[in-house]
Amino acid sequence: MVDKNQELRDKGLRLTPQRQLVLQAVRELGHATPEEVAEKVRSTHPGINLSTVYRNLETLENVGLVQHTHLGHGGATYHAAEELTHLHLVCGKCGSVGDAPIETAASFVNTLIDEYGFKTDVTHFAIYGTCESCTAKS
Amino acid sequence: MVDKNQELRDKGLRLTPQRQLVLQAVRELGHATPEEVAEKVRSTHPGINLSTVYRNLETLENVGLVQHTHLGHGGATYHAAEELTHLHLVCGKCGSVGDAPIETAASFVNTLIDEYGFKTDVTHFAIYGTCESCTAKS
DNA sequence: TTTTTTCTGCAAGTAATTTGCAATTCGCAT
DNA sequence: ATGCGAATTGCAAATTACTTGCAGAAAAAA
Repeated sequence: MVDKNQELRDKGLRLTPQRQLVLQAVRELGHATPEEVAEKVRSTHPGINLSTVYRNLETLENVGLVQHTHLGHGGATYHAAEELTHLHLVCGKCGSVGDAPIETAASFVNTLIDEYGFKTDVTHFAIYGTCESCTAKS
Repeated sequence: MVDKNQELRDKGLRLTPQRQLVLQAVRELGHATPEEVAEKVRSTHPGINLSTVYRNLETLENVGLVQHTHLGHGGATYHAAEELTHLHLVCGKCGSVGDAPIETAASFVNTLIDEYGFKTDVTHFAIYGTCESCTAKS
């Protein structure tokens, strides 16, 4: 447990229960909106304020422990930095978020660099479309 | 001018000056947030209400004349349907939006269908990263 | 024209996120 | 252990971006 403490301390952050809970929630949830993170945290610690969740997500992002993306509509979704090993396949119908390995996009990403000088940020890579089950339904 | 009139009429829409101005603004701007569209429209017709702009963007999207994507942060950005023949390369640094032909992604898109059953919506395809000039600056 | 129906402007309403500030809590230095 | 100063929290109000209800204005149909 000293490890996990150090992880935050090393970044110059204080170790508050709220902070730890937010980070833990993001890690457990995989993908989550601030609202979902708050809900998760509250399932064990009801008193935690929403703005504390927002502030911690921002702080944790600043030190590189989590990141956010804009998948589909309005809300940002957060994930732990370690989790950024896949692409997000966002379904516009049902809102689900599927995963695919980053390598799937490797040659595409290379083409963009070579031909357009554009360096794709794979950690922000969100692909919009329709998932398999929604396609089947229609 | 009868042509442009028909274009809206054929979709079952009324031909109001506001509507025409919104559509024209989207076409001229290429990529734009509702706010930017409103600003453009107001540069020639100051009295137009922001909610009219929002409503028309929605209406025009319903009939397929414009489309929106979520590039980067909060706001949606709209473009004319005719413009949807390229991918959007969104620079996270400077906010610029570059273009690349859709074919660039063709094999990537096919892989996603074949292996994950995920049908990418290329019209919504926004790729996040850093553009050439911002890369050069840093 | 007159009628019908859609559209617009305005004001109020939401939803999501941010901010100001006082009170609390953490971590370092006694 | 204890105290101090800075970081952090909770709360309420503020902001931002967008939506909605409604009455009157303006298209299109009759």
